Amino acid sequence: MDSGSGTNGAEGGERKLDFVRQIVADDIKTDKWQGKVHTRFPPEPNGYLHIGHAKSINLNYGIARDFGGKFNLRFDDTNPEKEEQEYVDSIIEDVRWLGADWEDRLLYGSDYFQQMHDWAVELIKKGKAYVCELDAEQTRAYRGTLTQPGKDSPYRNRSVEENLDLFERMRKGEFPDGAKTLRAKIDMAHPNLNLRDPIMYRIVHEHHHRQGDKWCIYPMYDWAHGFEDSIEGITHSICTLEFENHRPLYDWFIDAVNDGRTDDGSGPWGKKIHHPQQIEFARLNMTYTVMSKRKLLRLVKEGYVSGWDDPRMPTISGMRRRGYSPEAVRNFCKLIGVNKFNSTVDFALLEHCLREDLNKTSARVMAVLRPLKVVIDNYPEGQSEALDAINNPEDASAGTRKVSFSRELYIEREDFMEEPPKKFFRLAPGREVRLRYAYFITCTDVVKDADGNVVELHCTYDPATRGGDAPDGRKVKATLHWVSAPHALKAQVKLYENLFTKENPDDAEEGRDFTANLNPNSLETLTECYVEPSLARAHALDRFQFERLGYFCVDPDSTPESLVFNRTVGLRDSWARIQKKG
RNA sequence: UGGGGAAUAGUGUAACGGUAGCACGACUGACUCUGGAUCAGUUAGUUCUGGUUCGAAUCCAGGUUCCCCAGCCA
Repeated sequence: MDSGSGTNGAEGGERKLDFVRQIVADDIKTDKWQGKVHTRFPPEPNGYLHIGHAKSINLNYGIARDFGGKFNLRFDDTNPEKEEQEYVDSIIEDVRWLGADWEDRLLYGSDYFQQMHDWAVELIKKGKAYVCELDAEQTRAYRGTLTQPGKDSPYRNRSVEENLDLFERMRKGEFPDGAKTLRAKIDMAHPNLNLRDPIMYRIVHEHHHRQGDKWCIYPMYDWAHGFEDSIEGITHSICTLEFENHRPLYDWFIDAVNDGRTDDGSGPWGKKIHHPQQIEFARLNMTYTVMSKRKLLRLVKEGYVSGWDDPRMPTISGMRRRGYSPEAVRNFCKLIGVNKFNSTVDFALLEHCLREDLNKTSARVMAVLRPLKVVIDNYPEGQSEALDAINNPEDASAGTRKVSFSRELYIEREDFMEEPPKKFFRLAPGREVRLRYAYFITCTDVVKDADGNVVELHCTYDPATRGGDAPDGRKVKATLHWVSAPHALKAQVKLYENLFTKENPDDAEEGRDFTANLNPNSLETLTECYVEPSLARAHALDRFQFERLGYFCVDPDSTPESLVFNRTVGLRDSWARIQKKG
């Protein structure tokens, strides 16, 4: 992972640090953590990772790398009702694909359950926590509102002994789900609702994907998260904006544990625990897509897409299947920057990063998506020849290959017009164009079916233009891609458009939600495509540029007998813009 | 109406009291065996009102707008 440093904007050598890196740099300068930097990416395994997570991974891993620190991958698996091993597996694969290196630190918050439990007991003993028997609805009522203070739970002033006994019985499974909670005794009138005696533990009799049936009480995120970071020695706990309101609570919890503890470990409670610093940044939003796990889960569960890795999804697995490269994603993360206010990044910027990388790295190949048959009347029947083609004009080391030419070819249907408008430079009756790396051809005849549709073209070729250049120096205005009919391989090609028709999918009329803005044309499957035979040897996820069309990759479901390609992104198409303008 | 955050071209960001810059997009043009790529250029901005200062995007005061918080989710 060599891109993705925290610089962006102006060139010129001097680094411009994003605000998080600025804090880290300042902390190093002031020796706040003895020069140490330790970050982490803490996903909950309740869904697949998306491009917004890539921003966070890139930030956290990038900081650790840039400042010579460490980076942990830690699953925040405190809710067995939503978490599954499938998600754990996909997250590991995606983080690795993005290039972040956690070395041997693949960690799980649930592995700290015993320690968290012991700290909870400690808080009870210090009179800072109590077992509450209010049900969910009562708890809400007692909490008050944004403008009105809450009121104390009637269970707030139990004795330490009774709290200890009840909490232990909660742990042993004596009570049903929801019957009791352990709460922090803070302030029911606090203006920050998170501090109105927040729940630390709830009873959930559920099998945990990792801990099995060892526990039936599970820590709340607020209680668990700060301690996970503390235990791992995280110096900079980087998270998104919505947790800003929670920071005072994490601080309170750590301070509560540290109350009575000492730097040297003397005294009844022992040594103070590490108090990480939380820094919040704005999550990523992008045009024409949704980015919440809840909404993505709906798209999957309700069948709007084929799965989490549907190439139209903004998930890492979807983008990978679509043909995105990790380099492109990383460079995108670098360009968008980091800040503290909500913004929506133009999808075009991601596509720009994609094309920029793919242009440099993709082998060129010829494929015809919507074939139109061409017969070269003056080319000998039964003859064929192999012509030299450049694999990647951006990379001389990619070399050349041979492409077969013969009497019968396919060209792209839209490269021919019987009555061409002024700015149309491609093939038309009587007009001469170049077939890439082959010959100049001139259209002499148009064959139509009974309905008047063009079904075949007859052309002549100029043998002197072999390879694509005319010895007499004459020019043509267009170069077309083509495949030799007898040599070509048939393939299926899937074309993707934005999943939503609106920049902001949530902008739906009254009573409807984002699914109302799903793009009915987001997937088009072409089954009559022809590709050059070299593609028979391509492997899943191999990336190519189909000349003049765009970047494509081999779908994982593709087989040598039944080739399937996904269009990653089209080439910039100035002809399409001319057409649009009329 | 409580508390916590935040506002710079169409979009995303930089400028840390001293010429408001970069990228994407859009638009011109050049070049081209991909109407690709590349190159050159144009476009367009400090939320508002005051104040401090020789000088304010930056400091101060007040206003406006936007985001987050009332899960036994994270």
